[in-house]
Amino acid sequence: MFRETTLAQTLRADVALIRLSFLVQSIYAQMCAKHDLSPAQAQLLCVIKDRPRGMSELAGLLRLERPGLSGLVDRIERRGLVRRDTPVHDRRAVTLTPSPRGQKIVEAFYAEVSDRLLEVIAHLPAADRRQFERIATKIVTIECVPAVFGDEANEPI
Amino acid sequence: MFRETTLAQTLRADVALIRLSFLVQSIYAQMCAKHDLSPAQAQLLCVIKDRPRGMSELAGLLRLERPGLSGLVDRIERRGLVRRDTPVHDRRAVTLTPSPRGQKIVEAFYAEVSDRLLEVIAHLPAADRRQFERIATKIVTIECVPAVFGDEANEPI
DNA sequence: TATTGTTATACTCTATAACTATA
DNA sequence: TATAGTTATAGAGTATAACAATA
Repeated sequence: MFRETTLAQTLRADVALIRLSFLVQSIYAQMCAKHDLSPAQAQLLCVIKDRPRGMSELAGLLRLERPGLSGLVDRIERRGLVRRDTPVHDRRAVTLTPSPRGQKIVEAFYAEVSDRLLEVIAHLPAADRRQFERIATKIVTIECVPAVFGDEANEPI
Repeated sequence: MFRETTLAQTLRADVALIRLSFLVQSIYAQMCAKHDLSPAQAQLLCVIKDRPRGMSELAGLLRLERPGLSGLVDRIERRGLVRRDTPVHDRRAVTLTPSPRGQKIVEAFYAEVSDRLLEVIAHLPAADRRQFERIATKIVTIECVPAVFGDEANEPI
């Protein structure tokens, strides 16, 4: 391989990863602003959009301490986007479910983020897109990244 | 292509991008904590580590409003990690430079983030790593992502 | 007048420590 | 006692609007 010829043109993987992440965060933030959600609120809604979750489980998925999550839920509940429930079999616990309005908002948000991210790779040759999906899936699977975004139906087994 | 056979195993590009970003942010946050930097402070230091920048330029690169940047700089200056200077030719302006201690910290931080990110792809076959670098570089180049991380010497032309 | 940056204000986010209620 | 979650507190981050100084 003639590495010299590409050195100045191809970013090192670490730099590429950071910038890719910066790009995604930037798109995510734009869509949040458009739907009047903070990034934290949007992420919370995305995690509960397909099924309710308990507070501890959510804190783990979102990598938050539980008091921080409590506050986040307070604010988004005050806006009427989620509902706290107490399961009958354990009255210490709380499960979180999107309200009908929250569900509508998160679905619209999710769809637009997806669209915008797919645009990001739309200009690549189809072979590159497939390669990218394959390799990126490998990376996040090996690293056990929690399912903070995605459809239940389209998860790797 | 027999898409059906891989549908359940390969994530869609949008989902993969979000999770990759989540992974990177998570690693970034861990390294920040280790070096006692907030993510915003670390990013600021990374942007000025190779050369001083003006406040407006920084606000643009970091996608912050200027009052937010002023506060960020106040806090990090109070910790003695950066220095504000006024260039003689325009006394309205302010340039930001890491202090010697700030420079040492950001270089250590930068090196560890790089290492950890390179570990993330270290288990992939070499061909996958090269493909990933190539395609990710294309994406961030097409999308004009600002150089928030990287060496001056290793930028695409 | 336009530009650079800061101050004032308000809110969200998030951590640690201490607490309450249930198991 | 251990677990689930909340309250109290404090500080960081960030936005908008109003301001000051310089060009």
